[in-house]
Amino acid sequence: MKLITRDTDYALRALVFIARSMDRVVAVTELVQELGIPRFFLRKILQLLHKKGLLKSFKGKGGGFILNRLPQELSLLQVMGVFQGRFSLNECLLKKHLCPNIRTCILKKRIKNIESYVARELEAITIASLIKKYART
Amino acid sequence: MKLITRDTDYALRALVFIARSMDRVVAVTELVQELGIPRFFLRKILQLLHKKGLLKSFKGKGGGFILNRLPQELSLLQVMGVFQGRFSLNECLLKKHLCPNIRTCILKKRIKNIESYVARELEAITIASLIKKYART
DNA sequence: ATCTAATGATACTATATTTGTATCATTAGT
DNA sequence: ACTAATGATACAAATATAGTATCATTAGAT
Repeated sequence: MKLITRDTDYALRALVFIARSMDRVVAVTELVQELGIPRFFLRKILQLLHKKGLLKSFKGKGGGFILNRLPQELSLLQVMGVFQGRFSLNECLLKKHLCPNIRTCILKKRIKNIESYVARELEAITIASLIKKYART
Repeated sequence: MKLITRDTDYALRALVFIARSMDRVVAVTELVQELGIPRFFLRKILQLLHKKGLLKSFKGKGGGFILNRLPQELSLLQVMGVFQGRFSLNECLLKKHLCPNIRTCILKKRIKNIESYVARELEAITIASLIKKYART
């Protein structure tokens, strides 16, 4: 099973590319050429990132996208949130059948712990950290 | 997004119930009544658990299932493995486009770290630990 | 003003995965 | 032989993922 869907993946690539083009407006056409992502699909993805406030857009000729967040404040967790919803292991496994009367469900607690660890780690993976590490050739 | 699918969930409940019925053969009919899981679906799940060696089965009248592992050696991770395949965040995000020439991909490394943490935690959630904590009323 | 190249909004389609059903064969106790 | 169980396998429905298409709107360039 995979935890990261394709749209999240594409979005991340696009965001990194846009972040590198600091202060320059980047059009979909350029991204398609650079990243090889299906055009219409990428458009939909970018439009959603715009709607969610991660990108700023400019219409008309010469238009395109720039980041609407500082690269160090844009994390993989946020991107996943846009396309995959809030990350959680499961509502409550075994509800009713295993822990019907127990308020403090230990299993739930353990799962919550795992979740928050993962969330913290995914939050630490920022666009900024990716730009730095993989400088363009 | 959810990390645990319904079949894993059902399987876990069934395994806990079977584990509680120590050394007694448990038939699908009983599990269906106790857990309220769709009969045919549960059968398919149990058959798979049997094929994968987590359950031992007995055919014919009076037949059913018992555990084929010690409860303390049967983990949520194993059950997830049966129904959802190996847990992994993603193959390699950004491959080719971000880290084309770099052997030691830092992003990959960070993701691997998250994965192995989660795997360890899920491994620690054993059937035995669930039986203990939620003693039957 | 008009042309052109961009995004916004929205609807549609295709594919894959998840979830669930159904049937027939086999087995073993009575 | 009858009955009650699993084994194997195929099918179907529902949902999620992935991708496509179209028309409206906007803004720069001429």
